[in-house]
Amino acid sequence: MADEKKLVKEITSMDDDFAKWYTDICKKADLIDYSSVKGCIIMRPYGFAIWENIQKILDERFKEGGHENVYMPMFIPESLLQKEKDHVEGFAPEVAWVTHGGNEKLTERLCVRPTSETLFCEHFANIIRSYRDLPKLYNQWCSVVRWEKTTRPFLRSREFLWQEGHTMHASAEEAEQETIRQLNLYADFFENDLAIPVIKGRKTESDKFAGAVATYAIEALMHDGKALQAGTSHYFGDGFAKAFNITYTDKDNKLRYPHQTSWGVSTRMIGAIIMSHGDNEGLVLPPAIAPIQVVILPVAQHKEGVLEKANELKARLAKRFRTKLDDSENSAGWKFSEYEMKGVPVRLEIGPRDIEKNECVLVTRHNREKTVVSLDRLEDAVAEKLKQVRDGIYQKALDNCNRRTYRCDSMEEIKTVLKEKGDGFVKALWCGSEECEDKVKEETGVGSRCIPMEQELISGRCVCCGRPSRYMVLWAVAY
RNA sequence: CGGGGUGUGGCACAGUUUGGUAGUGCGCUUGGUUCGGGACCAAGAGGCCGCAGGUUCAAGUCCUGUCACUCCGACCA
Repeated sequence: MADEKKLVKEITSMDDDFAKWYTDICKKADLIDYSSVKGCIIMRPYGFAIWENIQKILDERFKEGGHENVYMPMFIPESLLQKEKDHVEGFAPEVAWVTHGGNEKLTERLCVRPTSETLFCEHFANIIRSYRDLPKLYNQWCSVVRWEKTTRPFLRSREFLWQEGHTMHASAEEAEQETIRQLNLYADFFENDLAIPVIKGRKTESDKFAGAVATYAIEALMHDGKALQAGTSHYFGDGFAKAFNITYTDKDNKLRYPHQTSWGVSTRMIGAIIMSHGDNEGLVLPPAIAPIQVVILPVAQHKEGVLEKANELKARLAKRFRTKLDDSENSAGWKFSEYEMKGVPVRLEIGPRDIEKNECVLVTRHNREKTVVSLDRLEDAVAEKLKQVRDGIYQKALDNCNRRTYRCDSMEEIKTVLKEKGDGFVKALWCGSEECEDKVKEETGVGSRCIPMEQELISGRCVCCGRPSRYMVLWAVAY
């Protein structure tokens, strides 16, 4: 640290205070601003552009899978919300209510949607009649409101943007397949596009979605060793269908209940990106969703021919990449730091010396590696560099995850390992009882994140009670 | 919801103990010199001190309330 000059003084070092570092990045990289309502953030153009890019990719993939977009109202009458017992109980503590229209008190208060299962169900009951109406594969992009007690930008805000898929199927098998299909879609998106390794798994009974038969999730490990639930996919069975009286006539002329799923990812993903890839210089964005993929920084731009050349390169690159040319009066050094803070994956430096040699300098954000490339093959070189950034940050995140994943056989071991090596994923066996699940959390501080799809330690004894184990569970401190 | 911390030009903060003309640095504007890792000089502009009450001749400062941000817990995507 001694001989390394700290370039970005404004950002708190992640080693000193990870939480402060996180909020510094959110503000300093121009992602958000705070509003005057607690927990409601303003997404600024740069932050919102990340969401738009995420949205675009996912929306295409949903549609490839046969899903259609719809839009449901944002208000849910109290009576409708209450139709499914577990569901209300799960969400009641955090719903916001509308009680007045103008000066008139409403006869029935309206809930601002915390999620839209009930609305979709009410609608499905109206439109599903026959097996020919199935499956229904719907998705909506919207915001939802959950009145959280403590809030953090992207990770937990009171209003947040997300997509919620809601599907209805003739058979349980088909619905279960859909649940897993969408979970896999999320996992692929995280790994390939966001460059974040994830663990796919099923939630324990106590942790599953209110009203679901089974909840699946992808869990990612952040840089500080805490886990983040990054996406969920639920299988509902026919529980909601029964509660909302959704039926269809099957081929054999029998009346049946359809089977249902829902799945969602939210702007929380942006939090995951920040905490997976960011460093002390600022944000590091995966190329797939970076609002600016290449930033062109002219050096000595007052000298003849530099800006002309920079503009020419911009015109060329803009055909293949999201490109920005910064020809502002700020010094080159200032610009270097600025775009590092904003996490732009590839920087292109072009100055008089380069122009003379028909070259430019490409710098990759995650490792600051500089490469001199010929302008003749610029487009390909940039494409290669973007690929290197994606692979580089994925490997970094994977290394962090592996380094922080521990196998433990006893409660004592969990405590010691976490103390000695820091927070992370703990793989330990569990008997399946809620009592043991609670006890592990109480004594060691780590809660169950999921039962991974890939079970590695099959047989053995529960880390808590010593009885024969049923599952290998992934435990961690969570966001 | 419990416990701590913080609200003062755009940003970071000092000033609050002991009430008495609102400050510093950065940024911003204009002009000039610079330009390959956050340049420099000069002259300017910009603040009902989070909000609402109260005490006082006088409140950024004291009192009451309230809102927001932030950190640590419990709950949650």
